[in-house]
Amino acid sequence: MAGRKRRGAPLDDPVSSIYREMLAEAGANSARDGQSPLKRKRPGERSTQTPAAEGSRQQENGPRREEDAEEEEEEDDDDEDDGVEFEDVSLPTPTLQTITRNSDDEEEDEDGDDEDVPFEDVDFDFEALQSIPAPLGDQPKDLNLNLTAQKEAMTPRRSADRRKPVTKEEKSRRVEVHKVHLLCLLSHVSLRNRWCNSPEVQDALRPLLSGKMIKYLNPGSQLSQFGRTESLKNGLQQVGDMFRIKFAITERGIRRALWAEDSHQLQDYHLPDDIESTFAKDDFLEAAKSLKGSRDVGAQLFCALLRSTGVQTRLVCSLQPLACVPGAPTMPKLKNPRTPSKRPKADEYRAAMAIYETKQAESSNSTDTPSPRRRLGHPHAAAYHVPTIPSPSTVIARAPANPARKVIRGESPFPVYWVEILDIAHQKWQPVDPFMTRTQWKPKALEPPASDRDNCMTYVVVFETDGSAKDVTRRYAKAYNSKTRKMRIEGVGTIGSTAADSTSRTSGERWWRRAMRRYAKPWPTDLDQIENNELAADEAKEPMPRNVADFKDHPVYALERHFRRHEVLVPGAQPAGTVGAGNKGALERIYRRRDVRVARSRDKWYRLGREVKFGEEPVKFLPRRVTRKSTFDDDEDNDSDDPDKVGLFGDDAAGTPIYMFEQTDLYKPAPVVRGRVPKNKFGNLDVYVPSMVPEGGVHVVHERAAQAAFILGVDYAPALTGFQFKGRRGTAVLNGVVIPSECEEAVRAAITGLDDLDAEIEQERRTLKALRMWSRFLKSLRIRERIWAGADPDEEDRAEGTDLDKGKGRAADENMDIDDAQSDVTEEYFMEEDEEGGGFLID
DNA sequence: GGGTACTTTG
DNA sequence: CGAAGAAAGTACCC
Repeated sequence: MAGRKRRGAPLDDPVSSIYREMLAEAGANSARDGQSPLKRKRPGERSTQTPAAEGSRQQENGPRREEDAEEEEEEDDDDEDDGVEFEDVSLPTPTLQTITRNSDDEEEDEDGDDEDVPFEDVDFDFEALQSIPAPLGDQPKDLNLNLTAQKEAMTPRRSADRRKPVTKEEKSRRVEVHKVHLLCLLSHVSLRNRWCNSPEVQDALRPLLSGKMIKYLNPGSQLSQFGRTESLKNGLQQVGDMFRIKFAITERGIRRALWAEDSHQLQDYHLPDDIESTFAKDDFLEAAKSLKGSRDVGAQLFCALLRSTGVQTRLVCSLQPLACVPGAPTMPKLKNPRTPSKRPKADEYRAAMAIYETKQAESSNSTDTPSPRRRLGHPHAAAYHVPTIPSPSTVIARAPANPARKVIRGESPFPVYWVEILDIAHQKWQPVDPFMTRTQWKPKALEPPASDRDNCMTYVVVFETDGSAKDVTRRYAKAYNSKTRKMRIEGVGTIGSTAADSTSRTSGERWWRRAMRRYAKPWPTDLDQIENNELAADEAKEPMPRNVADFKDHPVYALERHFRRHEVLVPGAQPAGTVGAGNKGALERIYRRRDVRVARSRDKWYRLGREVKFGEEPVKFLPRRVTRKSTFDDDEDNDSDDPDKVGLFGDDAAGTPIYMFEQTDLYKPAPVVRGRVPKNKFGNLDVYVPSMVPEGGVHVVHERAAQAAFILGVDYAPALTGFQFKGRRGTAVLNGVVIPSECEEAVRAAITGLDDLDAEIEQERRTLKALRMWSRFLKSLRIRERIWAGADPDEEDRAEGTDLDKGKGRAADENMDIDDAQSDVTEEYFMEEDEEGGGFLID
């Protein structure tokens, strides 16, 4: 994008501009709405991956890369430079860690070659995308600063306004940053995943493997199904143990990003000195040779190692973005940054670590590893969790298996990166975490407890050898629907009041789908199908929450206490169970969300083109909105509760009656009879939805429709299609007219006639203009000929420009729009005019 | 101490 | 026209 110039709207907002860039890179054009994989790529278009290419491991980047080099010149030497990373971060946070932009190959196939709709959830100037100046990689420092600044700006102003910590704008900006961060992280992991395919890296690692290991990892087909899996597990165990000992964790890996609560936390903020130093592919290769680095790099190298043996291996990352919802933990407050009060904590930590290590040892010895119940409000929820010491950057040595190994203080005991291995015999992907939990085949053992500030499992994404990625969070999260979902982008951005409609997707859900679609394979393989079914089954198997809070916004279940104002239970709904609030509280009935419906007032239904049936009883009465109690004294007002007051009145006074969909019929407007279109008291006709066009009438949406109908003497009614609210006044929006259907043809003809007339007038105007130009031109030619008659031709040439300037000046006098930088060549002069309205010099 | 539920407050 | 909570503090339980 070096050649691209910055133009268009000023991109003053750092996040939005970064966002745009990320979108440009990571998804704007993947917004193809066809679900069918067939539609996703047109023939001839580069595809991310074809199923056939799956077998070929390391070649798949080759040809495409060259193609890219042609298209995106500045990105040709990508592997080193494109992966510019921003190791901003980490401790105390706003830990925006390790942001990478990988601007190479498959991520970059867009740039205006398709006419897709932009991301529907973001309203940004799509054209501005084309003018985005530089890739993020150009100025990593700036990006870093921008994001930091943005984060700072987004911190809740706590001290200033205690009671409104998060405004609506701030909330939505948080969501936006969350999205940006997700895209950055995806990009980062995608790059790391690609590095795992590097032949150099794999060659550097391969010597670590013994022949026995390789044999175990690739069991012969003569073994039984069970035997093959056992052999694979055995091999993985050996390789994992070996690699854990060989690889020294000397640096800090990715940590959960946290919001700062006030700007001071960011002012004194500095990166830990042991932050991961793997920035480019060279560093990665170096790490492979020296076997040193962060635990993340360790897991990545483990992935590369396994891939080098031919085992199908996915790189798995639990993305750690800045939270999009309030209530997430924030940066720890440092009371006195100067006082070294952290020293005593070291022993504490050591002790905790010792306990943790013992437990780990125990659990890895026994076949049954850590209980997966930690997360679900289990009494001993945090049993394994090492108390986090909110303090930066000191590395404490511990008796290490590997002499070079250090313990990174404050790192979560649960991994951020791990791998998934394909158990070919069972056609199943299985997780292997050699470093932290040291488990394999135990997806539920990898989720950190909710109290872990450093590691939060919200998005688990797997990257395959072919570069495709997939969201497999549901495999790992123990309470996806009740807990994890709420922290994800899907949990926010419910569309208005349709929450009761379980089939509708939230806007966040759509956004995430689109973001991930970019990394999807064009065709799901059979294996993917199997996996998808399993993930869906995992979700369905999720047990019902046992506490009240988890039922809030639950996609499957609902509690009456969490109903929205206009939500109502379908008659005859059977409770699916009961919960007690706490351990002693009245039992509440649990309903299924699909039994919850939205109810609307008569007027609302009318707006949707429906009419409440005769004799239907309202299913509920909406309490009237409490009028603004202005400056009454608090005591008086608050003591007498408003809901009570309302309840005392009769039903009619209680509020507006609302009805369910089933209580309504399609609204049938009065028909058009004898060419008379019915109208409301404003002379319009309500056409909120197409079905509200009366029988015998037709809705013609055109600006001139009314004019045409008027000219023809046809009875018509302007169509009222909605209201536009600005401030507190709603103004009617009229869109086209409704006319008797027998007149449609005539009216449409009249409309085209009017349009033609206009075009004709315009044409005439241009013709006139052109003729005037011609006459002026000829006149000036004549004058020139007379003046220069018999003069030296060279001199004539030199003076030509002057003469024409004269003519141009005259033209300008008559409002002829002529460019200042006019060429002195006659033809060009007129060519320019032609564009503006001459129209006489074509061909 | 951590998790949960409820209340208060703008 | 039309809508909606969320942060703290407190009490309670394992």
